[in-house]
Amino acid sequence: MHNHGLLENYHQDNSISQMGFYVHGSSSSSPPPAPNWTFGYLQSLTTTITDHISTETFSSSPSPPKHIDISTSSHLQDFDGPSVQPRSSSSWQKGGNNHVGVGAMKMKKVKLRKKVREPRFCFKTLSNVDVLDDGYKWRKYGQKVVKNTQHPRSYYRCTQDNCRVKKRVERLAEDPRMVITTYEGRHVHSPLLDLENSEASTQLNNFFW
DNA sequence: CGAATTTGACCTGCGC
DNA sequence: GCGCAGGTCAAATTCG
Repeated sequence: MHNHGLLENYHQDNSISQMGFYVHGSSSSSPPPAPNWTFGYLQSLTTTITDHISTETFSSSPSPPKHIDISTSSHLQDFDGPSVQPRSSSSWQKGGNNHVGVGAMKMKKVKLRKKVREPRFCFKTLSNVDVLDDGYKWRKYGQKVVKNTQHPRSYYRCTQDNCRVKKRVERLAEDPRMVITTYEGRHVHSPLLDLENSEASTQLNNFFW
């Protein structure tokens, strides 16, 4: 409801220069913003947050915002505020240790290219399962206990070749029934849904990434 | 037995 | 420079 405008805006002009939140309660008669989120657990969506984070690459404006604008949802500041710090591209590519050929391959050389931060999109869902069925196939690659929260954050990567989309899943500290899912990046393929559902898949893909 | 998950180590960036 | 926190890797383990 409230956020249709924002989502459409994001979809249409791709100038991912800010993020916004919007909340639609379960009492809302309006459908969730994503046309095909009627499948899977996303049906249980009760609160949605969009998180459109600029990147130096996406935004060629002279002074891209350094932080997310979370002014419209103060209670979420604690969630994503600290987690949007820029990361180097080197960490993107190889992250932590290399156990293979450790000595010679210890990370070092990859020059810091201009950081490319992928667009992000996050939303909050009332659900008792952590991993929402969004039509894509994910592989978990890490889990981390985040400070001041009792629930670990899980890290997933799209299993599709050449697709570097990631997502983080964690539970809201204040309300463990709420799952915060943060997507990062754009899929280079359609959702891995049943092919007969391809129309829906396309819609979802268009909406999302 | 291959795929997926778990988990500890390690890396990077940031604040002090 | 150091320590902390978040993020990622990959060997080990579990699962289907």
